[in-house]
Amino acid sequence: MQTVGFGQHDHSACMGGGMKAAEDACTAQGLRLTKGRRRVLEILLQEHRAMGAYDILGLLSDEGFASQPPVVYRALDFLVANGFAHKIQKLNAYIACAHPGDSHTPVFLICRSCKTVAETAASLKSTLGEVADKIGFKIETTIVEAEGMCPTCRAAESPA
Amino acid sequence: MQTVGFGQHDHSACMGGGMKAAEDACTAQGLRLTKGRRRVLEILLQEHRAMGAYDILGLLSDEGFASQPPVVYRALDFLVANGFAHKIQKLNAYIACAHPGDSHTPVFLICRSCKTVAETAASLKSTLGEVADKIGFKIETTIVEAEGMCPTCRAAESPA
DNA sequence: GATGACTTGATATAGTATAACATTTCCAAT
DNA sequence: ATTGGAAATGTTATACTATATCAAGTCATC
Ligand SMILES: [Zn+2]
Ligand SMILES: [Zn+2]
Ligand SMILES: [Zn+2]
Ligand SMILES: [Zn+2]
Repeated sequence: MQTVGFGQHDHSACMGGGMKAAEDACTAQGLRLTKGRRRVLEILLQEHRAMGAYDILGLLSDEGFASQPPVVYRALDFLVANGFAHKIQKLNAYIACAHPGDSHTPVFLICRSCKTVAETAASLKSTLGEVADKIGFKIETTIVEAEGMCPTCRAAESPA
Repeated sequence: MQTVGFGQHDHSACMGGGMKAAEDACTAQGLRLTKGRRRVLEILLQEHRAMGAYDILGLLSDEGFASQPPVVYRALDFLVANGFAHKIQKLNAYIACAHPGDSHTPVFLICRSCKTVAETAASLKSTLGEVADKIGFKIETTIVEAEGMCPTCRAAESPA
């Protein structure tokens, strides 16, 4: 019910689940969910939308945190690196993960009009069109960018 | 042979084909491939790699074009809008289309080490992993972002 | 309580992209 | 050939996004 992001969902469950998943993962992996990192994740879960780094920074600053960009970028880097949040490249914006705990390749549906972003699970990429149809989202353009290591660089890295 | 972007290919064919496809498309659709637009496309085809807007602007400027950002961004907007080039969101960079003339959803393989970008045709998204395997590219992360219109905005737009 | 790894504070700067408005060019209709 | 409008370009300024760098503090462990 809350997987899709458009339409109704139990938002408090959303938030609680996101925080708990992050806490558990940090405990399990010895990561430190410090005050600033925690607060940024809370904000992203609460707002439940893609937010620019400077939007978040504004909120932090209002709450007494320091107001320099590194404050928010460091927290975002941590959250993204550990899968608690994702960066929406097309919007230069960040959003809390909607499937915390799962290891997954996120797939986003982005409304070009209202900028609402829905994260869908991507177990089967071939079903992207079907998922969109089902919820009434009309896809106009899709970007797919896979990052990794090319043959040349792999060879250079492992000189066998 | 030249579809993949890693490894050898007939680069002059690459360039000629890209320019011809753009010229034909412009003629057919009444678009104007003006001097600046043409030159930017030539540069992208020639270099055959993802280039930042300011990299391109530097070259243009050396050739006597004006050196203000709008010069290059306007040309890039035109080329991207008409499918002659693509933006690689992950790199904030631009690359000439490797499949000009075809209507297609581009799929990019980006080396995180050398930043080389290969564009593969994406008729079947489910084969992305297979394509990568075949050419020896090791995918580490994938981003998929579909842009379009959400149900709410569609309803607001067509008030039936 | 010293060591070292990690985190935060703080200043500065780099990198990417667009707004706004004046001017010119192009093309077509008169 | 004029003229009128659309499209493209010139130009200045500014907005937005992100990182480099180094100093200082925190935390766990020895
Ligand atoms: Zn996710
Ligand atoms: Zn919308
Ligand atoms: Zn293409
Ligand atoms: Zn490489």
